[in-house]
Amino acid sequence: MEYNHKDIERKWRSKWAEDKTYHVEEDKAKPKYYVLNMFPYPSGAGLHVGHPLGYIASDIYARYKRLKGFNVLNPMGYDAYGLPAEQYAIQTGQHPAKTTEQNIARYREQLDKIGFSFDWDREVRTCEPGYYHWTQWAFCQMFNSFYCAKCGKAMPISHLVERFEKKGSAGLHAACGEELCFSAEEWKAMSEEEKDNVLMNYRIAYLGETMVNWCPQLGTVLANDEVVDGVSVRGGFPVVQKKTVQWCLRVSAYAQRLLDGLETVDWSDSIKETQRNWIGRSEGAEMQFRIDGSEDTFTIFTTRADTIFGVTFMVLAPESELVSRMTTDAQRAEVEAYLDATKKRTERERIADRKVTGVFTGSYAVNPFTQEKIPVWVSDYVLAGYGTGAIMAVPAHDSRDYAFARHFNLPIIPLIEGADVSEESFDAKEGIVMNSPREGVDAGGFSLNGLTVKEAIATTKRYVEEKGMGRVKVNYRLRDAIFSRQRYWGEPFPVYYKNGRPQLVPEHCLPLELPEVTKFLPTESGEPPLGNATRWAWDTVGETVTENARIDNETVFPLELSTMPGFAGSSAYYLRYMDPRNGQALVSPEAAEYWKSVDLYIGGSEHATGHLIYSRFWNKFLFDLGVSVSEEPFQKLVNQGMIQGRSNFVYRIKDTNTFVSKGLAKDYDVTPIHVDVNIVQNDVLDTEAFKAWRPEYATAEFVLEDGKYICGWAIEKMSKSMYNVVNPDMIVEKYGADTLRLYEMFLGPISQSKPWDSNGIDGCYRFLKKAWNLYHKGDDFAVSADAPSKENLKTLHKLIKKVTEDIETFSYNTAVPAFMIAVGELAQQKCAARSVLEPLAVLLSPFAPFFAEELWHKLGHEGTVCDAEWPAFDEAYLKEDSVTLSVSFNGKTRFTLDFPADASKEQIEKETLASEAAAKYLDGKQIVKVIVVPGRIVNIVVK
RNA sequence: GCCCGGAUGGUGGAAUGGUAGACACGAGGGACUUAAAAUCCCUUGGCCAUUACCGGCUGUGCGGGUUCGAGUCCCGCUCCGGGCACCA
Repeated sequence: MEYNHKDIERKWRSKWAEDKTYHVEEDKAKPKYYVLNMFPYPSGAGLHVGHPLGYIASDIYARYKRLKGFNVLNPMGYDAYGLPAEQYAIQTGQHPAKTTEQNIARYREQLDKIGFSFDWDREVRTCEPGYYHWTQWAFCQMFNSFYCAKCGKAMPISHLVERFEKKGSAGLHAACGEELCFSAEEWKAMSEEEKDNVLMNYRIAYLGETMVNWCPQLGTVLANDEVVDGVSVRGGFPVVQKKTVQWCLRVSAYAQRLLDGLETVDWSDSIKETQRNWIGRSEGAEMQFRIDGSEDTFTIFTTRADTIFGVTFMVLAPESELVSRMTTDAQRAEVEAYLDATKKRTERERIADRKVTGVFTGSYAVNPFTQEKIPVWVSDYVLAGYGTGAIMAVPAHDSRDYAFARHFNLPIIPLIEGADVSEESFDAKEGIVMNSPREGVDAGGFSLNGLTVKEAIATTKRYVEEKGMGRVKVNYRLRDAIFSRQRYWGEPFPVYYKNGRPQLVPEHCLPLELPEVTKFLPTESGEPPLGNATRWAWDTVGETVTENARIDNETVFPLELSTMPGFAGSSAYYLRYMDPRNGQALVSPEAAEYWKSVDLYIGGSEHATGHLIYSRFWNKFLFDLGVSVSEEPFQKLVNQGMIQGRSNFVYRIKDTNTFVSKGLAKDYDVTPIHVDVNIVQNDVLDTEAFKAWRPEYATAEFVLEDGKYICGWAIEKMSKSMYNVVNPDMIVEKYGADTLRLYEMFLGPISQSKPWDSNGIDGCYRFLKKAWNLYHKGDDFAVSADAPSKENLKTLHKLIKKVTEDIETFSYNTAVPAFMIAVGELAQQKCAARSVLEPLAVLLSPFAPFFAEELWHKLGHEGTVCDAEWPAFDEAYLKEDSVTLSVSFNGKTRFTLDFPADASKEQIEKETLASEAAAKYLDGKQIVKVIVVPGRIVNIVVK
């Protein structure tokens, strides 16, 4: 009986669906294991062969863990909100809800064909009210919380109010926008509005006026990770800086915990490093400088406090409030002209063109160590958003300060012995300090001369703190996340405005549903599309709903019209999978306690600074609330590489309709043209299909080589325009899902990017056929009850060992060849023993589930192959009977000796030295040492 | 500029410091066949030798080093990929 993948897969697909084979419930009797894939954006193009790569890898692990006795949660859902879905809807002129629905249906159909063991009863969609209820709920919790730096966690905002009533802001350590200082009396005297403004400064979800990345074409603000090189990641549109009021999440409060948490998770070094860079911790000091001729001071941040004696000027960011305070009347016109010019430059221009620009404010600062006067400048190379927006410039030891000093002819004082600063600055943190202070300069007895840079930094910091000149400070590059988008297709904020002040929609009114609108297109001016809503579905409290607003006691309270960004819905979905239909809570304490956190998370590394940061932040916040039971959401992370497309070309002779095969193309003047890879097999063009592909090729003629038309090829991004998109459906149709699964894993290491190359797929298909034939004799299923031979057992146990190890280490690309070898060996051994073939089917089941299921059924089992047990291997079958020692020197094998397999190194050495062979062949030489590697060749050193 | 990875046949890729190139593809040759498909067998890093059997040399980006032994470890480069970047 032939291996017929179509019948087998159809049969088991419907059986699994009917029986809900992969449905999972909490089961305290079994250990849990949580496998998760990054859920897909259901885009309009459907799945290509790159998408299932991670799903297959995780499915193999899920099935393996199930066979190992674990209760495995392996859910799937859709990240349906956000820019991509909306852009697609706009492009196709349809409502996003409709296109999303269609795309999901298509994804589901494709996913089902591949034989994943997802529990579809737990499916979530971020755009459904039952789901985004909890996205909105989490936002409300963040609004009602502040970050207490003393206890290192989020606390209810009501604690803060109580505290202000008792002590004011004195002694408060909390994450905030700006340090505020007020007494209990002052607090009590504040109006409601003033109090709201103060609290907003501390809330974890807050309304803040910030510089944002504004993208006019997309009609929305974007988070930092959504902008690269001054253009939007999605669409590549220009992004400008704009100061607006936006909802923000105080992610920066969690910077240190986000950094520390990386030590506890099993992620790749590269992705941890990426996150560390993104968080950008830098340890330094904040120092106060007095303004000359005034008692006024300002603060700078530096990581090189040791270079205080080399400060020859100060620089303020153009956006800094200090600028107007420091500008003298004489310099005012010049400074204002500079600020205007700077404002006009976009982020992109600033990156593209790094000209040294700046202007003197007219003021001088006083060096707190030497009392020297230092000119204060303004320049756009200092950023307002980092540190204090002001720096002390040390041109000798900072390349940017150096360029500035050279351009404006400011003094450069070297502080490190042997450093040559005539051509460039010496930025390295090494060497021996000098000129600190220089001769003749009085620093009140303080000196760093002779110390190493490292010692000098520490010494200066200590001194600065002792003398009250400043304090040790840690800065982070990580900024708060901007959380509003002026778009339609996203979660509505559960917020309305009362007298212009934001209020949360009462919890019992959640979810606040996304209303229908007549126009959902974004606007360049930034008016949110939700402004078009004629009706908000907010009848739950029985209150009247009118245009854009809610009437309460006959007052109109407008609702927040922005929506949440794409990352909102994807930040806690792994928690929702634990308890997806719960209407009372995001997740029940019981479910959260059982499933805890994701044990294995698989997805692309492109989410390193987006989703994977936000999600960790969101989880830490929920952990502080006691909702999530684990500080880190994803224990082990595997990043699958991208699958690139392998494009094929035909070569058309110029100005003709004749196409010449690759090998002959060099003899003609040809134009390479992309050809659909689906009509090319092993680089051989199906010429008839080519004629039918496009009307203009109907009359095409070919110059063949060896009767074939050979196409050229190149590795490119998989995209429609290059005709190199390979759809998994076609592979499943032709070879079956099992072959697709095996082949995708065989292609190469999971984390590596690699081109899709359908050339090798036949090999995997052949392997399945060979494996099938092991179980059949002619048309009959033929598995015998005979005892297996020793050889059979050795093959089996070698395989069990290899496959188990490979699955545990995600080396699926080497597990597949192990199967091929084992099946080849068993075929040669003519093995038909059930006690070998049955475990073989189980071992195969994670990789080729349909195939294994069919065999399992034929072997007479009632349940599914998932109920089987992962076979254990026995080292005893793998042992060699003996070790062969072969001694070679001068390029010749001189003699061999056999030893029992369990012989010790010492024993082998001793017996070798004493052997007759040694005496004979090593005539006149003396054996110095015998090197023994268990089960391996041995080396003998002679003298 | 700083921080991570990586480099092995025609191709994808294997190799706890121990016979480099497993396995697969492709290619070449052969068997079966009227023919094709399918299937099976042999060869396949390079160079040399060859009358057959047996061989020889060389070889994991480049240059050094450690070691009885290095694709693997150490030092110095080259090239490629990724992250961060006027972050003080």
